[in-house]
Amino acid sequence: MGKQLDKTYDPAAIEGRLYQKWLDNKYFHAKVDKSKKPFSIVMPPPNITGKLHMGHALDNTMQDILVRFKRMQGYETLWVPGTDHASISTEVKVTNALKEKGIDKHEIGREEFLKHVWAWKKEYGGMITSQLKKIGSSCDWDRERFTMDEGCSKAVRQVFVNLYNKGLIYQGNRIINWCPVCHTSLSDAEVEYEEQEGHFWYINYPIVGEEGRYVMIATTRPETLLGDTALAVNPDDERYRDLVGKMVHLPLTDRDIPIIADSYVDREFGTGVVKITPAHDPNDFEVGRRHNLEQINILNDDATMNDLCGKYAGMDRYAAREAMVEDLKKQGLLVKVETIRHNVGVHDRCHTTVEPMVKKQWFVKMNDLIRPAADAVRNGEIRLIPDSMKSTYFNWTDNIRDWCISRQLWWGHRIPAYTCDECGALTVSAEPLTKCPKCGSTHITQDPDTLDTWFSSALWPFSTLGWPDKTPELEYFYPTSVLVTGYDIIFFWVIRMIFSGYENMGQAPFKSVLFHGLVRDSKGRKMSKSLGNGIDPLEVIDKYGADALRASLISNTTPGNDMRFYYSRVEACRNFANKVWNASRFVMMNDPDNAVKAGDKRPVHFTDADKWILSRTNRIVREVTDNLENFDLGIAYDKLAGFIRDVFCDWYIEMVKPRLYQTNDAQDRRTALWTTKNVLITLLKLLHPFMPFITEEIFCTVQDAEESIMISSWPLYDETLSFPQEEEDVGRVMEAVRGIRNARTQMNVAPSRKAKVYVVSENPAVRQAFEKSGQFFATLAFASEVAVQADKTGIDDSAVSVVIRDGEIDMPFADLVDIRLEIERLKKEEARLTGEVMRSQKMLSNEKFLAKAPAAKVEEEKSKQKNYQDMLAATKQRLADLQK
RNA sequence: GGGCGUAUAGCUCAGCCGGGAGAGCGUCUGGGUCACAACCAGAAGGUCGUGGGUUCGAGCCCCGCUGCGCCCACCA
Repeated sequence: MGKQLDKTYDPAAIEGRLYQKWLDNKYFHAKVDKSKKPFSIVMPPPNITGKLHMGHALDNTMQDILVRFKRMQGYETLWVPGTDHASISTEVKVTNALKEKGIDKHEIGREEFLKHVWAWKKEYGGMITSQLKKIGSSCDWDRERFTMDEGCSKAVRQVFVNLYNKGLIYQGNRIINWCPVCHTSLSDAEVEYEEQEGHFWYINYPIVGEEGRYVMIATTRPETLLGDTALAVNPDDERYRDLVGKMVHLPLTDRDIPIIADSYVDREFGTGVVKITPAHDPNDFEVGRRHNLEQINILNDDATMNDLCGKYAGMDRYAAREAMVEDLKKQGLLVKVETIRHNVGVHDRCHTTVEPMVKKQWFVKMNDLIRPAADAVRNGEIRLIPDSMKSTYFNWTDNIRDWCISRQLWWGHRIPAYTCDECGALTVSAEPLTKCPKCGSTHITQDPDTLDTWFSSALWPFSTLGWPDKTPELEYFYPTSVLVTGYDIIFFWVIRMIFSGYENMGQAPFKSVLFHGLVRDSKGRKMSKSLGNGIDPLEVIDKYGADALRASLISNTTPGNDMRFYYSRVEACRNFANKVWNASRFVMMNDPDNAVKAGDKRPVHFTDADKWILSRTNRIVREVTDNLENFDLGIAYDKLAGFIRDVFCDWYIEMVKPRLYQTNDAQDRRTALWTTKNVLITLLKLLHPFMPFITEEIFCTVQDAEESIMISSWPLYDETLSFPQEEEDVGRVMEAVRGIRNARTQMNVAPSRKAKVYVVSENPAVRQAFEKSGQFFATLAFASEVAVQADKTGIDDSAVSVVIRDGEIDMPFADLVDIRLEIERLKKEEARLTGEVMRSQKMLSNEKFLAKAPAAKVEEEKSKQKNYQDMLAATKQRLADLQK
C-alpha cells in the first residue's frame, strides 16, 4: 500500500515540514557551476524596522515563482536574501523606543546609541526574513546579507572613494530640506507634501528715503523675514520698474535691503514682489546666488530662532511667527491676513514640517552617471515590465539633480572622509585612517555624517556577490537576471542601482525589472498602521495556507498595477488547492499500490479521451512556459488553474471514471491510469512555482517517493503528444454533452434519472466522433445508453442535435422545451450566425486580409465559415419545422 | 503647472500580434453524486466611460472630452 492523502487539504500540517525538508537537502543553495546557466535574483532587502506585510508577500511570491521555475528548468539559481539597515527609519524607531524608557539619544551619545541600535537589529532584524520562509521563499539563506555587514560596508566605502577620486562626489553649501525633529537633511524624495491651512501675511516694507512709501509683499512664513536680504520684482513689471535698485528697510531689524529684478518672480502671483530669503527657501537660494546676496541663517537645528534674531532668539519658529506678526501689527506694517490652503513639505517618516536650510552636504554629481542608465533602458539593454514604466523612468533621468548623500544621522555608513585637525587636509579613504597622509598628524576627525540609506542599497546587486573583491560568485551570477520590486521605489532605488551597476561593474545590474503595484485593502485604500487596515500575511497563511495566499496575490493581476486584497479571493484559491488535492486523491485511490508510474513506458492504445487530454496538457505546458518566460505570472497562473479545474478535473476525470471503476479491461485500465497520472504529474510541476507546498506533498505521496518536485525537471512541449484530430473530436462530444445538460436543466430532468440518449446527425464526422469517443459520453450526459444514428427520427438534424428518451416516453429534445422559448432562442441564434457568416464572408473576400494574414489564420477562418454556414442552415431548418 | 496610469458583468479585475466579450466572487435554478459540499451541473447579467478618426474589421491603434488614481514640481 502506498501513502494516503487525507480527505481535505490541511496546509498547516505540511508546510513547516516541507520547508524544513528543502532546507535540510540544501535545495535553495546555489553553487558556481559553469556547466549550468546561471539565474540570479537579489531580493529587495526589507527594512529591519518592519515585519512582513502584504507588499513583501507579493514581492517575494513573484520572485519565488521565477526562481522555482528556472530551477526546474535546470538553471543554477541563486536568490540572495537580506535586510536593509534603513538608516533614518531605524534611527527614528530606536530613538522613540529609548525615549519611552526615559533614555535620551543625545545624552547617551553616539557610541552608546549605536550599541542600542545593534542590539535592536539583533533582536528584530531577522524577523522579516524568517517570516519570508513561511510563504515558501526558496532563497539561499547561506548567503543572507545585511547592508551594514562587513562586506557591504567595504563596498560602500570603496564606491565613495572611487566616485570622489573621479570628482563625482563633492561637498557644497546647498539649500537642503532639514527635519528639525530628526536633525538631519532629507533628500527631495524623502519630503512629502501635505495640503494644510495657512495664511498669507501682507507686509509693508518702508522704502528708504521716501517717507510714507511702502512696498507690500505677501508671505506664508513671516518669521523668515529676519533672513531677508532683498526684495525682488519681475524686470518686466511696469508697476515696480522705478523701484529696482532702491533700498527698503527690513521691518523689526536695523537692516536695509535692496530691491532687485529677477525673472523668477511671477507678476500675477501675490503682490508681484517677493521677499528673498536665500538661506531658507530653495528658489530664493538660487536668486541669491544669481545676485550675490548674503545668506543669513536665522534658525537653529531644532527650528528655534538663533542668536541673530534679537528678541526672538530661542523662540520656536511658530512662536516667533506669532510674536513677529503681533509686532508688525503694532508698527502698522501688517496690511492684511488671508487664509489659504497650500502645500507644505513634511518629512515622510515623522511628518514634521521641513525647514529649508543652507548646510554643507555631500553630493553626487549626476549628469554623467545617469547617461548610461538612461541609455540602457532606451536601447533595451534593460527591460522594464510593464513597458509604460519607461516613461516614468525617463521623466526622472531627464530631470536629474545632484544627489545629496549625507545625512546627519548616527545609524548608517559613516562617510569615509577625514579632516586633519592640524593641517586641515581632507582625505577620503576606504580604509580607516589613523593619521593625516599629508602632515602625518594623528589628530584627525572623521566626518560625523552618515550616508543616505539608498547609497548602500544602490550597490546591492554586486556588493552581495562580494564586490569589490573579484569573487567567483560575482563573475558567475552578475549581472543578475531580474529585479522584482514595487514601482514606488523606482527613483529611490532602481535607477540608482542601474547607474551604480554601470559605474562600478561596467554592466547593468539586471536584465529585466518586473514591477508590481501596491496591495491595497478591499476598499482600495493603502494598507497602513494609522488606518489599522493592514492584513497580516501570517494570519492569512495560518488560516488558508501559504499556497492560497500566494495564488491569491498572483491571480488576475498584471504587472505594475495596484491590486486589492480580498479574503474571498484567498478562499477561492484555497478551494482550488483542495481541488488539486482531491483530484490527486482520486488518482491514488484507483492505484493504491502505485502499480502504474508516471515514468512508465507509454501505452499503445490510447482512447480519444486520452489523446485529447494529453494533447491539451501538452499545449498548456507550452503556454504556461511562454507566459512565465515573459513574466506574465498572472496569466500563467489563471490559465493553468483554469485548465486544471475545468479541463482536467471537470471533464477528463469524469470521462475516465468508468474505465477505472470497471476492471474488465485491464489493459485499458492501465492506459487510463497512465494517462491520468502523467497528466497529473505534469500539471503539478507546472503548478509548483505558484503553489510549492501542496504540489510537493502530492508529488511525493502519489509517487510514493521522497524526491522533491523542486528539483524535478520542468515539462517540455512534446511533438509526439500533439493530437489535433482527437482534440477536435472530443471537443464535439463535449459540445453535445453541454447541450444535453442544458436541456435537462431546462426540462427539470434530474441527473439521477438515467435516460437513453440518441445522438442524431447527418454529419458523418459528428457520428464518427461519437462512435469513436462516445464511451464516456453516457456518463457525462447522465445517460444509461447512447445511440448514434444518421436518420432523423422525426426531429431536427443539426450538428449537435440529440434526442433524449426518458423513461417510457420518447421525448424529442425540441418537444421538451417550451416551443415559444425555443423559437426565441433559435431566432437569436439565427441572427448571431447570420452575422458570423457575413463577417466571415467579408473577411474571406477581402484581398488585403488574404494577402496579409498568415495562412493558418485564413484556413481557420475558412473552416469557421463552413461551420457557421452549416449551423445556420440547421438552425433555419429547425425554426421552420417548429414554426409549422 | 508637468508627467504617467486607468475607465470592461452587481463587486474586484484579466483580456497577448486589431479578427469569436473572459475569470473569481456574488445572484438565480437543479442536484446527498462512488476525488472533492472547501462539491457538481446549468443559467441570468456587459452600448467595453464618452465623442470623433484610421481600418474590410477596434475593448485593443490615433485625436478630443469627462471621471478616478498616482508620481514629479512647489507660487513667495
